[in-house]
Amino acid sequence: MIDLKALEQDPDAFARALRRRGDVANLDELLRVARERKELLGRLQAMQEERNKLNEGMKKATPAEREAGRDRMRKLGDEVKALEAEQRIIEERRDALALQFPNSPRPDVPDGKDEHGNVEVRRVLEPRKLDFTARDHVDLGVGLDLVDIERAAKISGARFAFLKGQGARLERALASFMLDFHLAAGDVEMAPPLLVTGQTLVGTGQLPKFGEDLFSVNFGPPKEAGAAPLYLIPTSEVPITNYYAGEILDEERLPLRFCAFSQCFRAEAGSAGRDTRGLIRQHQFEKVEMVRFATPEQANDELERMVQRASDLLTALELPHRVVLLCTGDMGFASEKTYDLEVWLPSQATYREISSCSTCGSFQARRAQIRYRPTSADPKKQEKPRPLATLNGSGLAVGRTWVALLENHQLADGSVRIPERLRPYLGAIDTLRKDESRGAP
RNA sequence: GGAGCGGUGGCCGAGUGGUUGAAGGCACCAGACUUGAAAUCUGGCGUACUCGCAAGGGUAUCGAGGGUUCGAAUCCCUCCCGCUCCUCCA
Repeated sequence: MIDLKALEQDPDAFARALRRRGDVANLDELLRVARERKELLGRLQAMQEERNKLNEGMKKATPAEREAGRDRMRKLGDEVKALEAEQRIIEERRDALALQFPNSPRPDVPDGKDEHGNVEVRRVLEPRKLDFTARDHVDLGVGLDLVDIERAAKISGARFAFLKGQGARLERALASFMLDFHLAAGDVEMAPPLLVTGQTLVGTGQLPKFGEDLFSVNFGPPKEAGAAPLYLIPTSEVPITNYYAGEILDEERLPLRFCAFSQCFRAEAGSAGRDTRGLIRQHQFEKVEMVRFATPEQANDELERMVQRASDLLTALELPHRVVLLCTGDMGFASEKTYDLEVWLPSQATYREISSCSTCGSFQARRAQIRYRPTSADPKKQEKPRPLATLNGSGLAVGRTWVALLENHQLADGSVRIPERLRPYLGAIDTLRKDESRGAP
């Protein structure tokens, strides 16, 4: 949620910042509604005050006086009730409008309308020069009997996959490796719920605007009315960030650093036809996520550290990658600054996103009402709560890491070398080879 | 699915329709006492909105919404959530 107070104080600055991301259509209307509400609230509160004062007198009034005051009170009560109804309506309208606006980009985010405006920050590790033609992960995976996409389509439709044998184990190994990496750095591991309420998704910004990207789930068979559906999480950022929804944390506790492994579910409504081959874009995938709660002053440092963490993971897996600073047009709705990490894919001879690390500033914190109480300089006075900063970053997308590992470490004969650091998680094998002892898939 | 109970401030917990933003306790903060600490005593201590340069004032808030009433934490209705027992289940 955008900061309504800041908007009212300096609407022009707000419009300028938002215009960098494109549309600012309803900003004026939001401002108008906000001011209308204030005016209404003034009248309402004056009326409530009068009512309360009159009522005070009723307590010790004689029966005759009470009888006399009754009419007046009844009328005043009705008027108050009417204004309260107006207030509810106008606040609903204000909130509905306010929830539509994306976060404002920070000044150090480059302008641009799509991914072409992104700025490469650095490259890490040189892609290997192959003396043979690179196979893609589907050819490699099918060749080694690690994956079966056709049969998954039979079971669940497009954009699903079975991982098989060492392929399944590799996925598990990667996730485990990543989590241990984060734990060694001091993160707290979480295993979150995968189904969440609509309110939770409003907190992180997926709703109300982006419901079509989500899967929703009913209690029991589909029905027309009844209990509100739950949603499958598109990332564990959603449940973890909302973990402290509605709470006030003491400043001394910040920053808080969590990591979480989870399945992620995305409807991919807007991406029909994109990345249809292979495991790059699935309805269901695994991801290890980093989530941070920080003071606004700590946020920038935390962001850089997450990027470094993700990069270190890729380096540990010997995967060439680059860090990219996203431009205003390519950032997510809730983000005010985002770095993507892109891993080298030999089959496509290009870098593809494998992690996205963002600071959302106080945008999500205002939606989910997560605040912190600054440590007071004067021990006699306590500071007022402020929204804290939330950050999240992939560390890493496990499915895409699986893809990148196969492709980058493939050998001429179609087998795949396992990087040193991962071997303890795979029974100490150094290579994925075709298992000739088993029959055809 | 069947039966019952309950949702009050950071926590515990009282609350007869009006004097309750809400007793009391714990926790926390400041001060006093003490060489220091503990104990004790005194005071402070929710959140949001709103008016005001400020000091300070006002309004709302006892799970949510609606109703009865001049007046609701207290009475009525609906919903949500939690707990216990039985049933079922990984």
